[in-house]
Amino acid sequence: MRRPLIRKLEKFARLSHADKEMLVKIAAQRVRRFSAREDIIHEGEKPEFINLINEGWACRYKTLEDGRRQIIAFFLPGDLCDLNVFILQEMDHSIGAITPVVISEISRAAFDEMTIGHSRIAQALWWESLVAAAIQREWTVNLGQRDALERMAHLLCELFIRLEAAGCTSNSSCEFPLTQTELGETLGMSTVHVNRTLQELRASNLIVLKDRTLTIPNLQALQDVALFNPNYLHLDREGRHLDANEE
Amino acid sequence: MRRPLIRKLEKFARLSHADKEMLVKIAAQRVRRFSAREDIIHEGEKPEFINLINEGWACRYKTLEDGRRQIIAFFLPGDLCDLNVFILQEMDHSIGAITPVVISEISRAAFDEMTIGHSRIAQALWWESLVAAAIQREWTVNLGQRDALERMAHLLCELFIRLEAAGCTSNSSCEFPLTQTELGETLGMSTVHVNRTLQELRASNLIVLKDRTLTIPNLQALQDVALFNPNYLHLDREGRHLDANEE
DNA sequence: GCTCGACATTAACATAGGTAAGGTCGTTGC
DNA sequence: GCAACGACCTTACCTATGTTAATGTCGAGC
Repeated sequence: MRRPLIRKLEKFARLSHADKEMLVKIAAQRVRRFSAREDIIHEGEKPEFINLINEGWACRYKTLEDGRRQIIAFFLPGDLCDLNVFILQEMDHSIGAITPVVISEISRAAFDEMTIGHSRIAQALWWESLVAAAIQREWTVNLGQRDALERMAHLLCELFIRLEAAGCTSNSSCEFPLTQTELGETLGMSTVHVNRTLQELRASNLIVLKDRTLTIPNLQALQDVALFNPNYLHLDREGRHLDANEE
Repeated sequence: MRRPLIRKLEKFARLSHADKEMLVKIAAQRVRRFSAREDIIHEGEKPEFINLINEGWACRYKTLEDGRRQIIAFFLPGDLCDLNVFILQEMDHSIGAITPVVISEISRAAFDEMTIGHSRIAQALWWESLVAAAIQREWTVNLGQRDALERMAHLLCELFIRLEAAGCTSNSSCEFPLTQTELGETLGMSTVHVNRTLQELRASNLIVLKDRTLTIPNLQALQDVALFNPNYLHLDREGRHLDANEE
């Protein structure tokens, strides 16, 4: 088993054996499967659970009255949807599967059980939700300031680094299930321009993207094109520099 | 005194007298003043406090290496910066004053004092932070899908409704301190185009904007232009429809 | 092996919005 | 009283990106 959540949280907090057992237990409860392109929860419904993505890619999206669709966030293995969502009366957006997806639903009670008496987990979960907020902010910068090429490069850098943190990459490659239409809905550009932009990145040898597999031969080079600064992902563990026994 | 925080939180939760006293007390502690355009906290610094805006407008922003600046969020009276920020090692963005600003710094200890034993306050604060996240998501939609006119109209609707919730409007008018440059940095467009867009809204009698005062004669009409759906602001109090004694 | 649908690609043309440059006006400082 | 400045406004021109539509590729099912 891969346990991407544990893998990711350990980037931030040192988890005890008991902490990890608790996380394994939570991930094994209330498991649900969705097929590709199926909605996990839809705008207007009342959220009853925090969703934990165990396998597959999902996304948050919103649709305007006239049909335009914007993808607002991607959920990768190990990602949690929204701590505390229970508080809200209804969803103001939808969450849909990109690939076939396996999730665990976490109830309010399960969340309390998981955090009370496990302060490291609680801290790590708040960290993860602060990072999610930081990612959303960076997307605002991306859409507001970067041009198409920079925007695409930035998204690819971010996804690759997040997948790496969840243990879903090998060397410089990862699975990449997004269609060009979905990339367009994410980056606020037409599919035609998505295509042009990908061609340009390929022509500069910055990416290889074929058969749903993305390879980034030189991540630093791609980051340079994107004006990508990884600080917003906060992947520096608290006190990391103080500890000699790092993996 | 205006107490915009209490005013806003009451849109969501029914606060007891003791709850309100606690909020008044918190807002009176560690008060700091900043002049217009001064930074409140800068990218790279370690966040030690949650900032509560008592008076004035502030913004979150990020600057790219080459100088492009994106405003990521506005903080209006009654807004809180980020619950739980203490967890992060360093700020990945800056917060700056737009107008002269009065804030209260809330330490971790003060935050605990304010929430433990005041579950209504705790709930209301989580609600406020979920709304802030929803606003950030809506900005993503705004930048990704709406054109310049819709985008501007949407921002104006949002700001007006948020100011209303904080008690900072009178009839259909509010103070509006943003320059056209700042609007451009918010909406990802040039000042020239901001100007064109404002002219267009004025010509359609959708707004009056003069001498730092914004008037929206027909909010519904502006919302229609913007494809504005207020659901993301979650201004519907839990159980509101069950209670006869609403103000 | 054929057909179909999903996705990718390409070209020709159209336009929203950017850039550069300059002008007006009101406020502040001296 | 006037220089300096910042906000706002305007015009002319240019380009990044959108639109439309035709064509190509490939895997799934029959």
